[in-house]
Amino acid sequence: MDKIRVLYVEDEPFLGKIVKESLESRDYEVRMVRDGAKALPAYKNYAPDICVLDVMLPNKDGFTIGQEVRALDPRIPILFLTAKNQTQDLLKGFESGGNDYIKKPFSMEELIVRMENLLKLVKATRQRLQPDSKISLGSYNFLPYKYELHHDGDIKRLSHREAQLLQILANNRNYTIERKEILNQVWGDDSFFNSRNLDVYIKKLRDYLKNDDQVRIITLKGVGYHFVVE
Amino acid sequence: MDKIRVLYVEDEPFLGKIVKESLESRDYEVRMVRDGAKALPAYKNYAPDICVLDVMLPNKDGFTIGQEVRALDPRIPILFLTAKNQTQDLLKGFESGGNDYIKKPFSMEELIVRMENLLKLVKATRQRLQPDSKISLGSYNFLPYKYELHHDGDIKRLSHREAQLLQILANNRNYTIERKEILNQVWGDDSFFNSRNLDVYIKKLRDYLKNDDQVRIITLKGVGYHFVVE
DNA sequence: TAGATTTAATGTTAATTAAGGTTAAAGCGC
DNA sequence: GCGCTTTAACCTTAATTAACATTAAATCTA
Repeated sequence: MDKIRVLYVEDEPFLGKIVKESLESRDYEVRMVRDGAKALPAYKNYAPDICVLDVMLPNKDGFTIGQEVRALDPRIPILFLTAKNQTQDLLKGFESGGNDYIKKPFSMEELIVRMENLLKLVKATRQRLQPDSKISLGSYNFLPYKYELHHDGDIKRLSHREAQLLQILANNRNYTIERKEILNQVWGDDSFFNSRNLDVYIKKLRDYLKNDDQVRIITLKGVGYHFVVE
Repeated sequence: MDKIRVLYVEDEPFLGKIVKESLESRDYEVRMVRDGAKALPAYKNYAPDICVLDVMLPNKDGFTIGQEVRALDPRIPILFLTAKNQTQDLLKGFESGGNDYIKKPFSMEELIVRMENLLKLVKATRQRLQPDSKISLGSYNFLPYKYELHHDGDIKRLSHREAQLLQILANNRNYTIERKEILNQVWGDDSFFNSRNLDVYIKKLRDYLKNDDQVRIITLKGVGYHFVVE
């Protein structure tokens, strides 16, 4: 079985590092995000099994993130990390339906117990991307879970970023995708540097996909891309 | 705004008639198909905004149709109508990514709510270019989804703006199109600068189209253009 | 009212700016 | 050190802006 994927949103670097490493040492896979505004893109992109959200965050608080995530997925477990002085009332509202909270400071043991409790509830029914899912792109086949691009007996192993980007393009094939949208999903924001980064990865994918001209990434200058698959 | 187009696949004539008429009375446009085997051709031909698929169907079941449709279009909302005794497990797999299901019997209100929920997810970006659509302009062929203009074996790749403009002209061929109308559609407003911009792009299109004088962009000074295709 | 003249609208071409493409080198994390 | 990602520098192309030319409708004038 694959590792459990944890999306961990935490702005305190020191605490964050400790928790992340502790979880990883217990065989969780952890994606940590520091900025509230980057949580949702990271969620969409990372498709975690559980979210662990600090409540006090820059730009967007944990509860808001929790609501947004819940709107996207009615079942995913969400664990809030709250400061001691948080009012009970507020917390109550978040204590059910796949949510839980835990007060800071907490021990790693507490955290693990709560997480496992929440995960138990959904473990039976939850399923991630079908481990045999396959996206057909013209004469190419993309296996997102394996990060592989197959063509004519040939297997190209994609890096994480490459696979992420291709997944987004594939999910939106034959639709217009805004540049901003991609940048937010893959890099968490649409700053200038990330923007150049996207160019680099588009170029790589175009190279990988160049053997079938039924499959093309068309640039809509000033707008985004159009991944045409006939 | 145009009506929402619903592809409705249902083999029970009585239920089908009621649902179709109810939807139509609520201002949806409905194409109903009775045979599972005819669903996919109808999909391709009708280009609906949403699919409502009964699961139990002659010749091809709704889930299979759903998968085939999903393979063609990663975003279109699909709503399955399932019998009461359908197993939960099976349904779960279809509960995400633009899909939903609803158990029979259902009320029209339920149906509408579910449909609107699904549609909300994609509404912002609803326009999809139909792959394989082709507009014949005299001896030219315009393939909007590929941004290509074909003539006599020759392929001219159009930029986004060029394609946008040509699409508008083509959609209104042999009718008068107001300048203001074009400016608003392509540039979002009809300021002076954009106006000169339009001139530039008209000139480009005229150049591209100059090999067939059955195809002409005629200026109606002070009004707009007339795209004549004989 | 024909013909000249003005004027506003559009055409044409070129220059400028901005977006994105390409390539290579520098960081970074196992 | 290796593979991936990011940063950087430079190149190409598309979109916009600008300058000037042309055209046709509107107005003027004899």
